[in-house]
Amino acid sequence: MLYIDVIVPLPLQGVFTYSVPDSLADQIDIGCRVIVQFGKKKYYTAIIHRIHEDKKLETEIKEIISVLDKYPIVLPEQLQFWEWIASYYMCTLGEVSKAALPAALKLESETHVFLDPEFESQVSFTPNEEKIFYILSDTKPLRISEIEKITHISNAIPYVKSLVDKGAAYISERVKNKYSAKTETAYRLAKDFSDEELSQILDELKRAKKQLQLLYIFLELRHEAGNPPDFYILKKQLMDEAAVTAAVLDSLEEKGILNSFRFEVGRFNSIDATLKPIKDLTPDQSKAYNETNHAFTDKQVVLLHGITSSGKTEIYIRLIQDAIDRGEQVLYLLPEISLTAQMTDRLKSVFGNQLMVYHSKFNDNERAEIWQSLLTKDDCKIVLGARSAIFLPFRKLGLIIVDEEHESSFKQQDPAPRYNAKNASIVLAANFGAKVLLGTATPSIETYYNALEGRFGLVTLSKRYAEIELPEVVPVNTKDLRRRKIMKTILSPPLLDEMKEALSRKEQVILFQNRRGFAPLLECKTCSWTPKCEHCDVSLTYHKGQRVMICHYCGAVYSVPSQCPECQTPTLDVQGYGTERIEELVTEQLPEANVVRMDLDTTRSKRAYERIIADFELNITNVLIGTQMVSKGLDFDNVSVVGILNADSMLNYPDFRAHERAFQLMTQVSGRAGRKNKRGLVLLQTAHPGHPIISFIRNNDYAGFYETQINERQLFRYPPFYRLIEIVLKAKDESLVDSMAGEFGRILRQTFNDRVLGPVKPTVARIQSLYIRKILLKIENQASPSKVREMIDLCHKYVLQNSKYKSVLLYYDVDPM
DNA sequence: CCCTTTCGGTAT
DNA sequence: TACCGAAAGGGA
Repeated sequence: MLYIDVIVPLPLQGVFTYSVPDSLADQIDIGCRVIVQFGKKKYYTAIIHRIHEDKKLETEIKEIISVLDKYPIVLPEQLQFWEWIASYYMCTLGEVSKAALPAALKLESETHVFLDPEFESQVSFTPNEEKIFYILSDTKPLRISEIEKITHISNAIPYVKSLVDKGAAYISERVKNKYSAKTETAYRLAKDFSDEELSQILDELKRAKKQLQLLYIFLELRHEAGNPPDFYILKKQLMDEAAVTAAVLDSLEEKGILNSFRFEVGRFNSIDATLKPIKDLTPDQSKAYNETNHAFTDKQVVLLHGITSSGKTEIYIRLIQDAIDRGEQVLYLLPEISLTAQMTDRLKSVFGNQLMVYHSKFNDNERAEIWQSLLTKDDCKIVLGARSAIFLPFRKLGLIIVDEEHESSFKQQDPAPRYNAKNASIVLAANFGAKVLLGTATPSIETYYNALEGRFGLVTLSKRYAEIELPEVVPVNTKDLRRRKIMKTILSPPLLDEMKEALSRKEQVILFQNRRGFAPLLECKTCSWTPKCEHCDVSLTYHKGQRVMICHYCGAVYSVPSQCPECQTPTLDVQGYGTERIEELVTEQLPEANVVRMDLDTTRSKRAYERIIADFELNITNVLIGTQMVSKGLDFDNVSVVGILNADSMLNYPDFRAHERAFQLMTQVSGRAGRKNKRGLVLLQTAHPGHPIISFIRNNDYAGFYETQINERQLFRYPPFYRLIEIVLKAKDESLVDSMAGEFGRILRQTFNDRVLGPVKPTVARIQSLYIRKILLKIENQASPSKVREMIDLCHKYVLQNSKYKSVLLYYDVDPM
């Protein structure tokens, strides 16, 4: 008997063994999907992980239901990569599988409920059972969720179950295929008419003008195409050309003149644009390109440290072309979906259809199609994508480019696997013997350290493209201005003046404020009461446009009270500034400005973001207000003034990376300023103009910044000298998390001594009604990760001996950001 | 008795 | 994660 171990896409430890019936034995292969029943009724698709013949389990083993794939859809290199992710990031293979596979490839069964036609009423029903019984049909299946919707019963499962027990209904599980190929309708002649036949048909249509016209156009198009015998034309196109309704087409089809048929089309059959030749490199770029290639001869990873607007992309394009010429595939990773649009245009113009784009905003079918075409076709050479693209089934990966490598969004926060796509891509590349290029203007401390230590190659580009000067960064002392009562809002007079000037010169302005919404706080002027989220320990952000208060942690929406619920006085007032309020303020103060806001709230849809960028590029809008979104890799050539509205909020953040983030963010935002022959101006509003980080930014002094940071990291035992593992515990019962965290901390300390920090109550101590505690482990770099994990696991098991802790949610965040 | 909610265990 | 069974509490 043949057995297989499969990975079920659920957050469960380990693999599960199924038996393979003889009839399916020749179809199975590692990496293929199989349908299995898992649990009492549900069916899932699982991935075959191992094939063997030894049944060593005592428990009953189920048979697999069917094999979905002729060929593996997950390749050996990937399975190896999945295992690394699961073990390094301390999660299960199921969780990795869930994150890796596009949803359309993960099929699940659904429960369908039918009325049993044989049923004869003898037993009595409870009211809820009766309600459900009456809406059931013996032919049309109903899903549980539909039943709940129709009957307004919040949980229908128990009643459906008791109906089944009483013989009134039966259920069946159906696996639904989520992937459907896209089809289009086209028309062709119903048969191969002779010329005489055709003229006779045209004659008969004399009284049906529209139909006649349509047929003429069809024949004309056929003629233009050289009268091929199997000529057809898309319905869309035909209707466009002839300007007729579908009814006209229908009647022609009814008369047996035209024939419609459907055929499958790819979703990405884009028309071949004329490709632009690869640009010549400037001498500096050329030098950097050569250095990169040289560094790759003995280093797997190279850091390309190029200041903003130095033209890193041109170097990437060269390296991509080289890889393609060698017959290899390239993965180009970007930190955020929003950035892919601009980069897609850029790369498409050079590489055309050799490029594919992949990220989570694509719909399921599109993602599945990209997956399949990577498996079966050879025409896709470059994948541009966000972090999840590292899971695609590459076969001949030769180069991974991680652009804006310093970005923390390469790290997935929730749910598991909490992987860092930057670090993981180095491991992935190693599996393929491929190279990794990390590019950024502001390298992360860890990466730069690795480069200085010689583990990574280092290439520096310190000249801006086309001689554009770096902007002048001028701090605005808000403390002083406020004391002298010159500054009343968040927009300081100097900033307003510069904005006015810029607008009068028809130049553009970017304002940066890292807070969305209207105001981060509402407060009662009488009693200082502040609205809080019911489920989280945070105050609510006021969104004026929607007239609501929103919890930015759980997304709960609250209406705004007209008076203070504590003291009943109508003295609620706003405190602080979000992007929405700044937008209002600028519109008030500078009526000539054409303001646009870019934050999470205005870029919900895939299109919205692109429209905002396009309008700004075309000078339709001239003041762009945004959160950190505006800092990322956007290139505009008419921005002369950048305003950083509150530098202090970034510097005061209680995190060992706060200064690093502040430096990166502000340097990146500043990089948006500057035009061809004019130096840009950055006004940096702060109460501490003498802060060292601010002078590093002003002087564009990366080295100095790095020096202070690396010393602090060493002194306080942080990465890159130590590896961090954060243990997060969550529970509804605060005293329970508290005692478990305390216990776990104690046990860990017995093994890890002073490498254990905490447990601590995080700044936001409760999210979505769950109380949170965190324990931090600082492990020496030299320590073996697998040994450490083993030891943590032992401690975990020990603590779990106390069964009251079973309801506490626990997860690990390895290399947290 | 009926309904609803919660909790803990388990899946090959 | 999804499901199940048990338990417990509210309402009539």
